[in-house]
Amino acid sequence: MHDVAREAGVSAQTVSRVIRSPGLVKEETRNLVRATIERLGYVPDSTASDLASNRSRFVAAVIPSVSMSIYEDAVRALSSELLAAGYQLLLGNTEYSLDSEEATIFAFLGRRPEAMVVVGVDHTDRAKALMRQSGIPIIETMDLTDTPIDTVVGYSNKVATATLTRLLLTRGYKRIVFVGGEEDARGIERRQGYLQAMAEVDLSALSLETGDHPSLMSAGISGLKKALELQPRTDAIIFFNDASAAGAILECQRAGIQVPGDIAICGFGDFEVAAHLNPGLTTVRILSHDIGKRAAQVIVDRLSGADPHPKIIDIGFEIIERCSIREK
Amino acid sequence: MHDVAREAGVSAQTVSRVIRSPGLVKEETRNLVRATIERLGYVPDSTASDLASNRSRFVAAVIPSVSMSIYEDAVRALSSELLAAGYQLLLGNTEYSLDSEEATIFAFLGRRPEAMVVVGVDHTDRAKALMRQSGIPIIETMDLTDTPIDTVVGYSNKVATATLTRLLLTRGYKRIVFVGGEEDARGIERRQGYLQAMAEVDLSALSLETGDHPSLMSAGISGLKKALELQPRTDAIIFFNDASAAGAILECQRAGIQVPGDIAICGFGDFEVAAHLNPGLTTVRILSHDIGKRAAQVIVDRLSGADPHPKIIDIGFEIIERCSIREK
DNA sequence: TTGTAGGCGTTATCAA
DNA sequence: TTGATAACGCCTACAA
Repeated sequence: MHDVAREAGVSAQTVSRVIRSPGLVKEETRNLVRATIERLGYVPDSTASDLASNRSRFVAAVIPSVSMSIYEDAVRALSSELLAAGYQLLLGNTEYSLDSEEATIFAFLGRRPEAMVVVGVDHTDRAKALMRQSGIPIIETMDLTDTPIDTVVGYSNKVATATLTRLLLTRGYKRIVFVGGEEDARGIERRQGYLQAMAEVDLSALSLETGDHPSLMSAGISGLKKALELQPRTDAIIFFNDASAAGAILECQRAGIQVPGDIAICGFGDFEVAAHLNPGLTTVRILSHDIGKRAAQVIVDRLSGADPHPKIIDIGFEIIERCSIREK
Repeated sequence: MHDVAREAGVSAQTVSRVIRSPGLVKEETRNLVRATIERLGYVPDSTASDLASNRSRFVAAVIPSVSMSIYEDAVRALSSELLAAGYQLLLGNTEYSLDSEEATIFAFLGRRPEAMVVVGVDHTDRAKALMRQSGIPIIETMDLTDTPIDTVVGYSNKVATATLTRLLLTRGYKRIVFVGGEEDARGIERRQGYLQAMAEVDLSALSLETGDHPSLMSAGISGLKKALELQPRTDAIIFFNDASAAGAILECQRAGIQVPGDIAICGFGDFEVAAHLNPGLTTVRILSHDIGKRAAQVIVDRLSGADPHPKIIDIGFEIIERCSIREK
């Protein structure tokens, strides 16, 4: 910046003003400075700017996996809304490990973000303490809780899966199996929803685990096989998500198992593939885009002083019925 | 930090040392300081640290879309390798626009990253100038060029698609259509590979565009319909990627079109779904994980002074033949 | 409209 | 092994 100032024959402060609040600088000076900036290829140092102004313009987001379809829309909405408000998104992966989440949260807090978005409501004690102490808005997403660290924007995995299960029950399915992972917090919630709905009607439940990667198509295939082996008369399976459900549907095509004639298949998430499968996949649509957008709004409003948002924001979900279960 | 120093009865410098180079501090003092840090919940301010030490420990990565499967493995490998080396990944989306890429690059350079990873070799002139001027290692990925800004780690989209096309030609296919987008630089390269291979054997080519989102399954469906309409005797289609190819295969199932009996279908990328479709999808496997890992190695070595890497690193590709094309 | 002084929280450097 | 001092590059506050 001093180079630019010297070259342009003005003070460093004037250069700073041309960048931050150009309106305060005489047009002539402003143009001269801008030309000099351009000529020298000067890029302002945000690090120094952050320190001096005590504003990082960072919003941190910590998600299990950047690549999961279900987070994709949320990240996109979050990112574009925040970008428009002048914030940069600091994105971190946790690969579905709470310890890794804690480490990422710690590292990110060191960058002094102005707000932080995390996925889920399940965190290590230290991670929770860190977030609480940070004093910045913390938005938990993709799930609900009565006791958010600060604000939660999401839907109930448990209620959603219970609702889906009840739909199957009203269609006369009785031997319904749930196939999911064992570790993922959202998977556990989904399982509980299933168990609850089965318990309500006094049906015996069968819940299978497919190991560490319940969101792979191959997990759907092995889950399907396992279910048919343990309970040959299984008439419906609810999978952890649409990827594993898609794996199962494609496996049924190969094995000559009719869906929904022989067995009903449901997923979770309403991924792109759900509508294109044969038969189309009955699933739970998560309004990821809305969650990301709403989270961004909460942040922007909070940081600008206003705070018209409740602490618990239920975005809801939709049951999307397609042909992978029988009609009424 | 001063709070910690005061509480522990040492100087700020000692606290700093406990964090940066604990070996230099007497064990007794170190433990005291650590306990105090823990008690106060102190999180070091990386912003100030960056400024003082002139090291950001940031590596910036600018990719078209965090959610594209093809980048997922690369980002994961990059991220984990860099994390292990003590760097943080600053991840940015460009949503496939070069202008947006330029803006992101500018903003990221302001954070003074120590290296930068970008996707592709096609950038605006200003983006190139910015990257060149920055003086940091710049790794272009997912494509190849003879004239990288600094270093390129990738594979040739053109050669890969030409190779795939030639495979179809050796199987006797003659009326081969390419279905892709129009804007994406990698899509353009792929199209050129196709056109070249067709020209080599003097066959007339038909290349279709499906608009802005060639990587959606629905683009595959519309591309398939368009191809059959414009050239009813089409015997093979190469799609922009595995998502659009998957859409086409599923549409063929519905329409009663036999694959590969009536038509052969190929994709690009070897996404998870490729192996599970019926029939399995013939495609080009991109070694994304290797690209991410190699990019990270180049960065780590460069930043540690060594530089044993060439400027052009071809990771190659593999043709994965499955049943969506006829056998020899 | 522009310039000057001081400080943001940390680390490098040198001294003790 | 520890501490004091001066940066790092910018912004806030105030002065001219």
